[in-house]
Amino acid sequence: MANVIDKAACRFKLMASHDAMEVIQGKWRIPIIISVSFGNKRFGEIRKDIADISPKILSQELKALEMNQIISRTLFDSMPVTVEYALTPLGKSLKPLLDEVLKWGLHFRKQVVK
Amino acid sequence: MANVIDKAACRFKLMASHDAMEVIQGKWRIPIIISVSFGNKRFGEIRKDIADISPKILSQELKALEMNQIISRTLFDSMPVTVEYALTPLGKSLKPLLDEVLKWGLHFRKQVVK
DNA sequence: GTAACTAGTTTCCAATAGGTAACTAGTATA
DNA sequence: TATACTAGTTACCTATTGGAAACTAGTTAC
Repeated sequence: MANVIDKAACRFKLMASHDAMEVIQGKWRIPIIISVSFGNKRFGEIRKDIADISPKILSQELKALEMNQIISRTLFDSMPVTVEYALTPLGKSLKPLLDEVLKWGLHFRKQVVK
Repeated sequence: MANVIDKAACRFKLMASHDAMEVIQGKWRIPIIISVSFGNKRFGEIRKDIADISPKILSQELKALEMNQIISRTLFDSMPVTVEYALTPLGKSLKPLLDEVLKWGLHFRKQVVK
């Protein structure tokens, strides 16, 4: 590292990227956000979108995303009870990031071949 | 999910984002990439940048990044032997993604207050 | 009464990630 | 001979993540 300015810039970037990754990291967070971004979603609909996710994990990850204010949970007193998950404004603000993740994922696949 | 087109688009996004996250996920990948992005780096220099990383983990993560063609490893026959890690073109292509991660991390910190 | 639909929860287990401490190997210096 | 520098490795342990299977609760239709 060349100098003190670089050192400070480096630590600053380390901190900001850590904050972001804490929210989107894990096997299921991004898949859930993508699924919900296609419109308001019910629990069972998200399960169908993301094959292989168990109800326990889905429930747990939805709670985490709700705590981080990425998605909202709305309960409807219909019969039977239904619940709708939707992106909050903060959740919607993830779009540019997710677009880059997507774009780079395709680039990587082209380059490294799988 | 409204229709067949959405379903296909959703699955496509799920796949691409999964590929990208496989590469950058984990506690240390992004910190290492950021550190190396500040110029070619020796093993000990990266250790100093990222306080708390153990040599075992750094070695292991550098290997993984090298396998994914994100960084290159160059050995110099100096005395004592030195090694330089640098971003490959594929590694450098991560810049827009990392910039968005950073940007969103700052936005999140402002919104959610920590 | 029984099955089915909604949205989960509970228990118990396996796999992966991460971490600590000590050690290795080659060379140079005091 | 002892110490230090380079760049790691090794063994062992803990913590977090992820997962399968069964179960819960409220309501409706057959």
